[in-house]
Amino acid sequence: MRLITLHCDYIKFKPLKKALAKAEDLKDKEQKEVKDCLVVLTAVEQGDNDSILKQYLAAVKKTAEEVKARKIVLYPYAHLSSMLAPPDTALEWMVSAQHTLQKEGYEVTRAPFGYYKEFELKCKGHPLSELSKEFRVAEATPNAKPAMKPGKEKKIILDRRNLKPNDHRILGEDLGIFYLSDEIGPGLPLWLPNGETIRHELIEFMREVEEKHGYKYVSTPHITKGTIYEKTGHLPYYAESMYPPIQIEGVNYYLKPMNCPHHHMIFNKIVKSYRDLPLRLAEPGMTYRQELSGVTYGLIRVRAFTQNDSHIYCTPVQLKEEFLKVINLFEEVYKKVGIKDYWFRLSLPDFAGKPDKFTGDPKEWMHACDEIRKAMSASGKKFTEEVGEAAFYGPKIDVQIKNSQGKEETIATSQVDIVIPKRLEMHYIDEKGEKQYPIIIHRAILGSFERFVAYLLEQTSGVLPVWLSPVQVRIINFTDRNVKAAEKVAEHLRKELPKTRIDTDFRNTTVSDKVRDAEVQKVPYIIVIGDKEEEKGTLAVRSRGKKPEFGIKPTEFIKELQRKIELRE
RNA sequence: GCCUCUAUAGCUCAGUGGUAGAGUACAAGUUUCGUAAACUUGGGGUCCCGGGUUCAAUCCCCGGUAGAGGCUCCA
Repeated sequence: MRLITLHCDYIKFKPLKKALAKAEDLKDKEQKEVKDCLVVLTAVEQGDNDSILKQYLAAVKKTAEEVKARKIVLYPYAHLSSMLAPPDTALEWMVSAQHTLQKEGYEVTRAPFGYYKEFELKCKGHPLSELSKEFRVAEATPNAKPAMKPGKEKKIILDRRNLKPNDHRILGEDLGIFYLSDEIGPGLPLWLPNGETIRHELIEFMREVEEKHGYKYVSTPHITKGTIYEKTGHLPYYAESMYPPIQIEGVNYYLKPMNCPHHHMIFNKIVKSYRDLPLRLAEPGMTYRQELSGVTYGLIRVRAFTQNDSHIYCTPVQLKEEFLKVINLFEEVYKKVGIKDYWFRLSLPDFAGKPDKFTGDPKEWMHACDEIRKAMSASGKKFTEEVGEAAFYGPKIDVQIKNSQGKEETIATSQVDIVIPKRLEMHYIDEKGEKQYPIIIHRAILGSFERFVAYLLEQTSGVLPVWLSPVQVRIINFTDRNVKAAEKVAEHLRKELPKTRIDTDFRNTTVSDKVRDAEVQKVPYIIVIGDKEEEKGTLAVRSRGKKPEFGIKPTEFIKELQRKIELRE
């Protein structure tokens, strides 16, 4: 749909003869005049739908309000488009628009449809008096897929034949971590209760650690106007992996494929001076990327994922130290969560081979690359170098890991950005009172929680540290005689350890069977209550994968468990 | 997105041109056992979806969807 709005002192028009066989019948063919009105020249186009009509009406109303016009003249004007809708449809639309606007309290005149008309108007000529707009239906997908019949949810087949036993897709299924539903869509994982427990523990853990290291937590919306991505320069690089925009009142909004611009706007709001730096903003931010359908894969490549994201804004002098702190943070965190096999990769630009991929001043690139290299040497960590793997806005360190099939992949990243601050006019005032651009470190220690949990499962085969285990203690009765005593033990432990995840298995089956189940589920502590325990008031505790220990005093067990969970051992 | 392979019970899988089975899980009953699988019985399937061939399709053919491996891309 296309339109031109003209704020006029008057318009006069008179139908002369039919231009279309299907022109509407008219009783009154006299000249009409409307004074002080908003004339809306309109062309309805092929494929226009309700959403387009809504946008059209919203735009007309907005303009009418802005110019304070109470009278509106809807004037069909076919010459605006070469892809006109069929006349029947177009007329229907014009009438519908007229009724809607009348209901809203406007005095609406509709010029006859399908006639050659003589007309005369006087446009007021102020800045808002002439506007044009165009509304388009989102591009129809060329190979549109036939709609599935509604019915039973189609299950997603996990073909285990080619997968290793520690593949996170198998563990994810067996341990109740996540689920991919065809009804929800490929690459859109649903976290099951056990998985969400792990994810939540990781988020909490990161927040604790990061706040300890001076990060400030923020929270930002999932959509944003597209203009910001034009400014940052992301659009040309990212358009393909971004979801198509949602149009609201004629403005394009995108699901965010990264959290950066949101954080940068917070920087612009709160940073004034070099004294405010470094500023470290952090957020477990959910992002959306339209990955190719052939590449989505378990929790490792998905279309909606939560980044353990942070942006560190600093001065060029602070860069090396801040970067070093990030590198050290990787080690601190990975040790706690149980990731052992990983290494660093310094990803550099390739100005000779792919100059188009990297933007900005080569001198600043060199400075950034040098500072990172120095930071890496200072850290004492081993790293490889890869030319051409840098981001478009700066060099980066990637944390590399091998998946269950031995293939190298990136789990996390820390990127230096020397380009975006200029594009978004981010600055601070330095010691000399001069405006300076900050350097940004984009870093995600855990990468995304989705991918991280996947690799965590693969590296540990599901044997997680106690603090991350979805079920930490399972209490089993030895015979039916012991159910009540076992319940009491559960109650007691829950009271003493309110944040601990304790469950019970009182099924009518053998102890071995229930122990086996708990072992398969990788429960760290299995407590069996039988006649002996009931009599002595002790616990039979079986630590994951070990032989049971008998005669443990509850107080001892509680103390030990509390320590392990608090210290995240 | 492209190439190859795959889709049968909640899960893991057999099987057949004449509409289906096992193990496990689930439910009921029996059993009351000292640390990785007790016994019996039962319910449970539009054999992924749409079309074609055929007297007849879960099986053969075509198309779609989803998954796996690879390419490419990424956290």
